[in-house]
Amino acid sequence: MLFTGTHIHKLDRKGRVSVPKRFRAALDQEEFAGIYLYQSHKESALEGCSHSHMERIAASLDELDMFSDEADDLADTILGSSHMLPYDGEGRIILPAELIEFARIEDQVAFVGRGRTFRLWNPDIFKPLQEASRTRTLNRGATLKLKPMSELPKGARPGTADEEDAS
Amino acid sequence: MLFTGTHIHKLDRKGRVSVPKRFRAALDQEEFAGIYLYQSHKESALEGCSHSHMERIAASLDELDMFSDEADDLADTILGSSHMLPYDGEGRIILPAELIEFARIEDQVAFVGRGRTFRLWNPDIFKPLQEASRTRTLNRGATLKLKPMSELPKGARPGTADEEDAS
DNA sequence: TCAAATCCCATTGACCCCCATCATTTCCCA
DNA sequence: TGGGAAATGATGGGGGTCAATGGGATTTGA
Repeated sequence: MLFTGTHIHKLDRKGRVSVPKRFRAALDQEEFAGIYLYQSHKESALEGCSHSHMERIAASLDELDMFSDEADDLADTILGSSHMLPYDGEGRIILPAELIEFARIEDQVAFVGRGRTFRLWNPDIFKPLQEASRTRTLNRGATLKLKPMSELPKGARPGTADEEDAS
Repeated sequence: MLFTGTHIHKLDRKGRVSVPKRFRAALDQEEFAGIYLYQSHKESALEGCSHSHMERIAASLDELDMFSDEADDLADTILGSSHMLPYDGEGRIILPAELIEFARIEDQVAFVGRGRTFRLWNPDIFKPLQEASRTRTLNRGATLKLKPMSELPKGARPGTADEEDAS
């Protein structure tokens, strides 16, 4: 359950696009056969995630004070603007016109893995941004502090695939 | 069981409106075939929820001091003004005139998902408010701290669909 | 008895199922 | 190791189905 890599697919005349096989494989345990998309806050892109990730967002919002302004805003922005998109028989989704317009997508869609989530871009917009972000990372000499293997959920570690996650 | 997305439907001359298929699907386990609506105390909107969620609200009110002003007010506001609205054969409800007037609804109704609950709006009123929400969220740099997967109800996690929820 | 609610059926257009084709990759074996 | 066959994923498109809608007919209840 990990989204990796960049996959460019075609948007057809009916507004359909194939979800990359690798991404569908990452989701094959989900009860809902499809993906969720919503408009990114910061980028001209679409945020993508699984049903269970969306459940997690809803559960987290539930915990904020029911009447807090911040929870309200997040609910409107994420839950209210999200689209639940089931696959067709061939593993495609229909990209709603609203989202195509927001992300300025034309005839191609880039699926970009971000671990637990992913993003959809117009490839022509994403490419220069990716270059820029690579350059910044190199200049900064950024390093990532890895979590110890023992803190990962079982099933994410080799040789633990069939065990129950007791965490 | 998750309400997501914004669905705009027509209010017909008989005061009927179709409940979005996705919302009905989220409720198909409920004993009561319909929805509950009550006036929002913050917004010019209607709060919507399932029968079991209404039970949950009633149970929460029970826990407040029975004679406190707050419990009184909440009971009047929510339980006193709530409407139990059954579907007709086509999955529509009749919007009571009182609620139409309160939410200043005209010929269209926006069903806006908020996770465990949803809201009904006049789309012309909701749209600019949602834009404002998005802007505030961006400015605030708001990030949502996600609950750990292990604290979610079973059934909301992949691979647990058939298990009993022991929580 | 009248008004409102419910039932029933018709229409329509978007979506989904199905199949056919094409492009890659994988596999197998010489 | 190269070539060819088979499997699989991506793409294109036709047509049937169903959700959303509109309105008439029947029932209910005050």
